Amino acid sequence: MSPIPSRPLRERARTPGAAELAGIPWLAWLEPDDQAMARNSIVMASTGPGEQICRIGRPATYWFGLVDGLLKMSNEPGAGAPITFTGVPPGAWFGEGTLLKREPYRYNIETLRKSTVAGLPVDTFHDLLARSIPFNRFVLNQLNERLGQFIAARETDRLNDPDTRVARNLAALFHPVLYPGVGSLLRITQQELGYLVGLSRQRVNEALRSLQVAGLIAIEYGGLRVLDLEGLRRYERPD
DNA sequence: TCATTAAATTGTT
DNA sequence: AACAATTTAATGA
Repeated sequence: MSPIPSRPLRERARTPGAAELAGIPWLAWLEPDDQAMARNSIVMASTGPGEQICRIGRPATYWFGLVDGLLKMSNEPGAGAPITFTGVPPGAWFGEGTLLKREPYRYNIETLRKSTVAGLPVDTFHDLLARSIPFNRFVLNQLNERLGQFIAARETDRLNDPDTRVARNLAALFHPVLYPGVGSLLRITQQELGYLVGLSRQRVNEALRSLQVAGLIAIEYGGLRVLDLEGLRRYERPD
């Protein structure tokens, strides 16, 4: 799967609609002045499947949020084994680590399907960080939760049982704090999940059905519903 | 709003 | 990887 070259996001940026702004969780927490500033500087862009949101080495210009769609975060696909670090469902905001250090991006973000992405310009990000306590609280919480995610991911990668890997990956995608936009219904096809977990679609299909039998999820057309998040986190293959 | 058709997704081999 | 079955989305009366 080769990424489709495309113009940088900033050249396709448009102003967000009211409904799109309403879906941004941290906006509501800001003081009125800060909230107005954020609203005015946020830009939106729509992308097709396979496009890149940011590339390794590019200067960091935005703090990104996924409004709708599905992304994956990975290392350079050219050099060495391609590693998908994590899937990114709607409601996620990411890149703050890079922005904080004013470094270039350290990973590629690619859309798995047609997606709508919001961007908060780096300058506004630092303004808010400098004076808004609620904003800091959100970012801090975000960092803390994600740290837990990566630790869990280290364990998941060592597992070789496909069913278990799918279960753990799903549990990560349904993380209620990091990804409030997901709710209990995750819109993801089995094909997309395969790309994310690194399994064939057939194997994902098989894994999902055993998870369904175990009562942890309900498979739906074009997505799935989580019935037992804790169970997914703990899932181990029954012998 | 309903019926028809195309496209996407899932289930099976 | 290919195929059939199923579900959704799009189209036009």
